[in-house]
Amino acid sequence: MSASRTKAAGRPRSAEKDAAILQAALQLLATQGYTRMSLSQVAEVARVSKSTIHLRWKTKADLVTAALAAVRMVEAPPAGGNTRADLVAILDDFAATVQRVRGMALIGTCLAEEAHTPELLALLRERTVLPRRDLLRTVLEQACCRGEIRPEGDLEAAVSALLGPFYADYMAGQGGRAGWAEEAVDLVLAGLRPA
Amino acid sequence: MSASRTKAAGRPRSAEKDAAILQAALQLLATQGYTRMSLSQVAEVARVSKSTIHLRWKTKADLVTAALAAVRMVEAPPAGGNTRADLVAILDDFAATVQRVRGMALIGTCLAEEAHTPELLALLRERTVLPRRDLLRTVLEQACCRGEIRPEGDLEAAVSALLGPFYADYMAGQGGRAGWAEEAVDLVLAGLRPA
Amino acid sequence: MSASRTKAAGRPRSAEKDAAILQAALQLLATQGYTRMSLSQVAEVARVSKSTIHLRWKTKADLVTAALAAVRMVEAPPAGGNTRADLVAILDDFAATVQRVRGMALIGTCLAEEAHTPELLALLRERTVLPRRDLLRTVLEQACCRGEIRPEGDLEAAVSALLGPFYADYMAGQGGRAGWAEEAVDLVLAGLRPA
Amino acid sequence: MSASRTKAAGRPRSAEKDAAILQAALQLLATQGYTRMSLSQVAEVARVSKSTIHLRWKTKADLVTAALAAVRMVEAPPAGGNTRADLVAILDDFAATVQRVRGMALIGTCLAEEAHTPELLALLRERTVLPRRDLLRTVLEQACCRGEIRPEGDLEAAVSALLGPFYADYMAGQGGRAGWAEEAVDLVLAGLRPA
DNA sequence: CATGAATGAGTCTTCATTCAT
DNA sequence: AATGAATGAAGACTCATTCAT
Repeated sequence: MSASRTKAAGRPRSAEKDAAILQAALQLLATQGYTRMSLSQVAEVARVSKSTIHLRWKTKADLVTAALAAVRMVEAPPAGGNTRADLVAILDDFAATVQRVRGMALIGTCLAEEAHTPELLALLRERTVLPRRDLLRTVLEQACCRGEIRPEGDLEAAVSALLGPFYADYMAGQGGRAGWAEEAVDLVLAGLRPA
Repeated sequence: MSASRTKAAGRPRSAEKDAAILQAALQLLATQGYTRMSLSQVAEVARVSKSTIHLRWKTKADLVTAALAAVRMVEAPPAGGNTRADLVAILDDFAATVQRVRGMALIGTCLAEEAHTPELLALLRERTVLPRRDLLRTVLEQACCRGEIRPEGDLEAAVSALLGPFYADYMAGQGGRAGWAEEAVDLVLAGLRPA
Repeated sequence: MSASRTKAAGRPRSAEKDAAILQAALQLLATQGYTRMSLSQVAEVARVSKSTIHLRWKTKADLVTAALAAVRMVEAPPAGGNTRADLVAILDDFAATVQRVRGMALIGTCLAEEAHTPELLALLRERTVLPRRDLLRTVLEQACCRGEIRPEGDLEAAVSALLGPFYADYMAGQGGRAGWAEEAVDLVLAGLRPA
Repeated sequence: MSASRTKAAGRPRSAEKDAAILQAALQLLATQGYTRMSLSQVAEVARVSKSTIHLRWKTKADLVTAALAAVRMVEAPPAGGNTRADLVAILDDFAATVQRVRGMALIGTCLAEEAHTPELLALLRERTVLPRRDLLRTVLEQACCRGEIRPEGDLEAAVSALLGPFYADYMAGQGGRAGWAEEAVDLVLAGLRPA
């Protein structure tokens, strides 16, 4: 009885190909959008045959879903106990990540496909949006405990006020406006300052 | 040059068809997205033949561009001189419009196609985003004049702080959160309250 | 108002292409069978693009159905009033037709597809099998009236006895056995001879 | 030649798998037809991997051929010495067998593939059609010896007259017409009654 | 031996676009 | 002007077969 008791029969599936396919899919999803992205392109970019993709994921939607599910939140910026600095760090990291992975195009695809393939937006939320919001909320809760801000009924509005300007700026064509994070944080902290 | 003659020869193009096509295109753009929307669908919805579309716009991109260009901001909510109420009215109208025309899907399509057809996002900005921001900025400037808020270098950040929560909420899956407009306005006004 | 009141707008559909496609489909159906036959082949044989086929028939099954529906019974051999000669003539014509159009392969395809696409066998029956049986039954009924054969409850069994040997011979590998028609007719007439 | 050694080296091939594969192939051949039947399906039904099939038969055609070759005539109904009863018994058994194994679909497949893979029809003939005809012919010969029917040149026509109505009925959509066997036998015996 | 991975060819179908009427 | 026919390119997906474990 070797250690490989559960070893699967036959040739094992190549982990490199798994990764290459998912990465290619994610990249093409951001650059082409869901509908325009073709499995041929994915196969070509991943240096793999189309059938190899179909062997792993039954349909295009399955593949894209898997690619989005594989997206992992980058590790949270370390919290230092300084409310303002911590919030700014999280927001800056957010902006940097979005830019790095062509995030707005990816978001756009998920929004555009919401009626047709709602899983996409759902996954994006679960994997990237909500975890980031959790980080921000945690910092705010601590600030609350320390009496730095007024205890509000819930902090959702504050979180949206922190992240929102990023989207609004992008829509206005002012994508990477310098100092946006600081301004957003200052506005929220000022608005919530204890009486 | 006969092209400059006041009256074109032959049968004039039907204006009704122009409108029907553009409207159908816009609707399908929102419900299907750019790539998924087909000219056959547009033709069917507009009760027109595919060739009639091509007669007016050379390519699919041209048609979609024209459809977006035809989008007009709905009339602004009347300003009443009460800063808080005016801002809330504008934001509520914004949210209502987005919901009515499946705006987030339309925005998603334009974001998704940004790399391929940047005109789409540019037009959306010009026709809908910037006009709305102008309304908000005007109200803020008046409030500034009346000394209700601190004069900032520019008010862009404030405008983004007003609109942003809408986007952030949508991304978080809290699309129509009640009272979002009031909360955003109050936060901004509190943050900008004169010392 | 011209005579062409109901003239369809636009370019008229080419009747030659209609015919070429249907004929190609029928030929390939007989030589390749339903599943093996591809629309590419049909397009190639008919000297037409694949899309031209899809313009007329939505799916492969639709095309094949139309092709089978277009099969027309060859005109009946003239009845001369001589029962034996008339029956033999019909059977000989039957055998000749089957051979000419690779009928057994066509029949085979319809039988093989019965579970999947029952319309095929149904059409084959309606267009070729049943009309031929009607001819035979009519001749038998006249013979009955003239007292040449015993009046049976119904003549279906007799008709099957006339046609059956053809199929049985084919299955035995004795496809075109000479004199099969005469033998079958003689057997039936002898079996039904009035007491 | 080591190939002629009584015992092959290495693990022997599983006989159960052989049987399971052939049976699955035969079943799917009848239900799906040759072209539609896929090796994946066979593998799945036989609870075996695709490669295990290819290990035994090089191609799909080989497998199907082997499956048909494995078909054995079920044992003949016991002959009791009564010509009419014996013939009817054979025909009834024939009809029952065809129905049990979806025989007409199988026959259809072999007919449809005749141009492409003539071995199929050849095997079907050799294994099922001709043995059955032999049974019938033997009974007829004995009847001949006993003087119950006229001695004909050969009895092939009579055999086809016995089996034929079954096929003809099926083609007419009267598949299992009650009493067909008796009627066919009576007709033939009447037609061949000694003068 | 037996298995699962990997692949290239091929399937039906859809689409944006150009032609003929 | 307006329509419907015609088409080439491309898309997702399936399959028989060969390879590596």
